[in-house]
Amino acid sequence: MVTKTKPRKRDPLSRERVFEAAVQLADESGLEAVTMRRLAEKLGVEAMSLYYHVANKEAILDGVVDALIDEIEVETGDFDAPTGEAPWKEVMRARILTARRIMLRHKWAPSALETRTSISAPMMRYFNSLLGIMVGGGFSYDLGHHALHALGSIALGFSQELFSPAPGETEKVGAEIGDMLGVMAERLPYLTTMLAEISHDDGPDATLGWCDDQTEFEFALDLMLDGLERHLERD
Amino acid sequence: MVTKTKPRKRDPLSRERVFEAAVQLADESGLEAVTMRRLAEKLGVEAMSLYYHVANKEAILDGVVDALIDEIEVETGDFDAPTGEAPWKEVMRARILTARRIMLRHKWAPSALETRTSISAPMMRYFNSLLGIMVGGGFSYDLGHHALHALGSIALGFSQELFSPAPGETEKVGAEIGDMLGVMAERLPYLTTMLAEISHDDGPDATLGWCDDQTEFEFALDLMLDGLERHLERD
DNA sequence: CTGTAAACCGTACGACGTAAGGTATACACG
DNA sequence: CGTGTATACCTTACGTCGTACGGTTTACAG
Repeated sequence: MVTKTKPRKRDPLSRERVFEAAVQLADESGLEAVTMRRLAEKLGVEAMSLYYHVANKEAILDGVVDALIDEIEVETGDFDAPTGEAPWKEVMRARILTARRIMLRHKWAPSALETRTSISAPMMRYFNSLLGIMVGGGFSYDLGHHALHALGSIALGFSQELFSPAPGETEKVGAEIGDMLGVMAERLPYLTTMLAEISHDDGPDATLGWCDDQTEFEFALDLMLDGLERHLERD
Repeated sequence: MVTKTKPRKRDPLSRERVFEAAVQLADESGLEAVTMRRLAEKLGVEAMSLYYHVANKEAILDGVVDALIDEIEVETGDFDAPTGEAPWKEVMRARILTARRIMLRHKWAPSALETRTSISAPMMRYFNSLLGIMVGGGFSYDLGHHALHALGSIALGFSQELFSPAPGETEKVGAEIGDMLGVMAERLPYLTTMLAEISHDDGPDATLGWCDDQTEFEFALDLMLDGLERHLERD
């Protein structure tokens, strides 16, 4: 008797497999490709079957961002591990840059996060860990609170770039700007000069959108962290 | 002869009236209520008639954010006006806080901006003006470039709050947290303590989402501006 | 062989954006 | 007056979306 788990015809899917497939689908084809029908197809199932495992599409997106957080925790190690004696700034920096690495492998992550209207338990654990690092470094809870707000999306590893061309359109925008340069020189003198001076060569390695490369992100991150440090020293 | 503009049966609509109506609709019922059909209804017209004045829905959203920028310019005065001799930090601060005032009257603005994939001419003029202020204050173009990136959405007057409950659900979230407090005390020690200490009383005047009140925004803004000032002094 | 619970499917509805083509109004020119 | 010709608006229809509702298949226990 092979009792218990006699192999089912096709082993049933599960919430986790649905989330996993959704992540894959988004990775391959973008977040807008994650529809119930396409997702079902990818899982060899009909759309309505997904509803047996998941309440609705929102729940899938919730699961997807939780998977994202899990991915971060795999990299950073247990969020609940006690803060060591390393200086808070390095630890924060490292943790956030790790988070960013995960965001960079999932270009859809910012958009997915933006659509969530509530903050899940894994998410809370992540922010709790950040706060823990700060408190461990001498922050008051009040300052920590301000810091979490001020960091905003930076805390999760991406500076929300306001206008990011669709994937593949980056070059088009570059060309556009090239075209405009002459036309707009007198209307937009500062921007024009800036573009000319820095020659804006982040180019195709711009990762989370136009010019949002690692350098820019770290500049912003350090601006925040240094600012917080000064607050810490001052009061 | 009353030549020229003899009154048409119903005077025709225009791009501008479409944008205007879209803004109103979003103000009243949220951005997701802005559909071609509902918008047309509001204008006393059929959905497909809108396409005579506008290429597609994207174009409407583009127009809507441009209207937003216009609203800012009305308040700040001409973006192209020469930078006075006032210190750059005050000027930047004032301009950004003005932008924020406009964002606060249109709660949908952040979401609308996030969906734009390219940066319109009015938008460019706005950023050009910010850059002008900085260059006028002694910034190198390189530093100005970094600054624009680092400011991100702050430059437009909102710190993109990652999780903002749907309008009207703010209290629900508050209650949830109240409920959880006991349960999660040991799992999320830092967050719990923080919530207890600051009693989180931004309450219902949280404007652009959970806790994103004026104080938090200005904290973040000043963190950035002070940081930039230090960069300016240092190199 | 039958019952029951778990897993999955078929059909259908109301929304959405918009392509394709039709209609109504206004004014110019003969 | 009749006839063009823009301009402005409408009708119908298609494909896609999320999902309500109810049915069917499967797995295993008795």
